[in-house]
Amino acid sequence: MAVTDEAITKIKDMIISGELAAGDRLPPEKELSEKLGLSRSSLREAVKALEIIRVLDVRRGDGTYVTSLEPKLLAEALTFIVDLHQDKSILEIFEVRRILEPAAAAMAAGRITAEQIAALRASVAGISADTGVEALVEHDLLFHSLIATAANNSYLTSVLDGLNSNTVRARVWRGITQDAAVDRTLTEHIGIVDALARGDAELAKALLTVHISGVEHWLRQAL
Amino acid sequence: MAVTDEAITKIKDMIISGELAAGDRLPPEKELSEKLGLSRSSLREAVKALEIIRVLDVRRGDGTYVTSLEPKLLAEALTFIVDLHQDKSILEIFEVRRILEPAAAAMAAGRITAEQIAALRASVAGISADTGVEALVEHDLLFHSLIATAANNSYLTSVLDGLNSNTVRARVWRGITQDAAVDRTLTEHIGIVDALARGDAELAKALLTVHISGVEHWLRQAL
DNA sequence: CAATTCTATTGGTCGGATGTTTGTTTTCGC
DNA sequence: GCGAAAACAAACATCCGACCAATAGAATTG
Repeated sequence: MAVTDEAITKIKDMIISGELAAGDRLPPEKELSEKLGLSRSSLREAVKALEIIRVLDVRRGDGTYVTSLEPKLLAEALTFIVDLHQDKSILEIFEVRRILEPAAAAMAAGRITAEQIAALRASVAGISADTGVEALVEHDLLFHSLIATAANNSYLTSVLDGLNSNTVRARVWRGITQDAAVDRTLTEHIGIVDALARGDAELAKALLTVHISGVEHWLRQAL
Repeated sequence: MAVTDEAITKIKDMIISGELAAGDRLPPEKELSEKLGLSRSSLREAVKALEIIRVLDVRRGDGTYVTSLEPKLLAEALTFIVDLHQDKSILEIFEVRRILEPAAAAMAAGRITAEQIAALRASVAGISADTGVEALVEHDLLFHSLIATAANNSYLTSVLDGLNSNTVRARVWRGITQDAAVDRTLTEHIGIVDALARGDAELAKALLTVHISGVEHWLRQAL
């Protein structure tokens, strides 16, 4: 194994073992490189790798810290990877979403707060058929993310958020706009909020299955 | 943004735009560093970071290549991250698995091949109540991975595989062994295979929900 | 055809110049 | 003397370029 990979493993182990906890500060590069027995340059490669997957947070002029390691950060790492898998297997990603989102909605139905319902309604209210694609995508991401959040499982939220990518979303909504199907999609969103507001888990689940399947179907044709 | 981060973004964009396709070879470090306008050292940090998340494949003495970018590689990246989140929210991870695995089993029921059924049976046959924990964990991972694979959606498989970590699994199976519950767990596994063999999607789904919930319940007590 | 040499490429190290942040000390105004 | 602003110092990450080692693959040679 390369020196750098060893360093990555060692740092990772230090975190798993508890020697380094969330928020802790790592020794300075020079010191840590000596401790792990490699050069600063190589250590920096290791640190950089851990930084992009949001494990370490490097603050220039200050020091390097272990991030909160909240599942939320997993989403960012996931998105980074999923972004690269564009066009490859969008449909497979949708299939996974079709499993997770309805389940998330069902979970959310029993737990969602009045504030969250209000946020969902506000999200839908802000747009209409003549809204730009960019804003539509933003709304869509927010809408689905709010539901995932209401399910109250941060890993579920992370995986779902991570599986979403602006790139694909943008393409889908461009298509929806061209097909003049924005109204129908929004109506579906409103229906979902209503079901959640009534705490009807079964209906919310079914509506989301229908909603995502619809988009999936459209996408299948488009490809 | 730091130069290294810029480099990461640029390389990423080169892949997304299609300028670099899967399997393609990148220019030599020296050349690429000049093209992107940074030193070789800094570029190497960027490359290392992309290597960790399995986007690039660096072959010493040969060159750097874009990986196949198969979803499978996503699992490795995911596992790396999930490993770090140990003890934090194992239960949340289980909740996600309880959603995905039954769905995967239901999908698998209609598609699973005779060979895959045979592999599942072989996997179960190799163990018994007096098998060591290590072998049990290995079997368990294989068993669940086979089902996910049979669902024939590589993203689903990846996410599921990625969500599994040997660390947690080992702890669970140590507990199962102590509780002398190995037999019961294996019986459940056999029941699942039977349902899949008969193509009974509903039953397979239910059995997996029961199976995972059981482990989840045990884990909840143990914590 | 096989062994050897050559060449291109990544792996790894070092040290130095630079920029940033944080906290401390000093200075200044009142 | 007190408080606020400014200058300063220390700690630290950033970035670079040069250097040699290890390796893989191609070209050469026997």
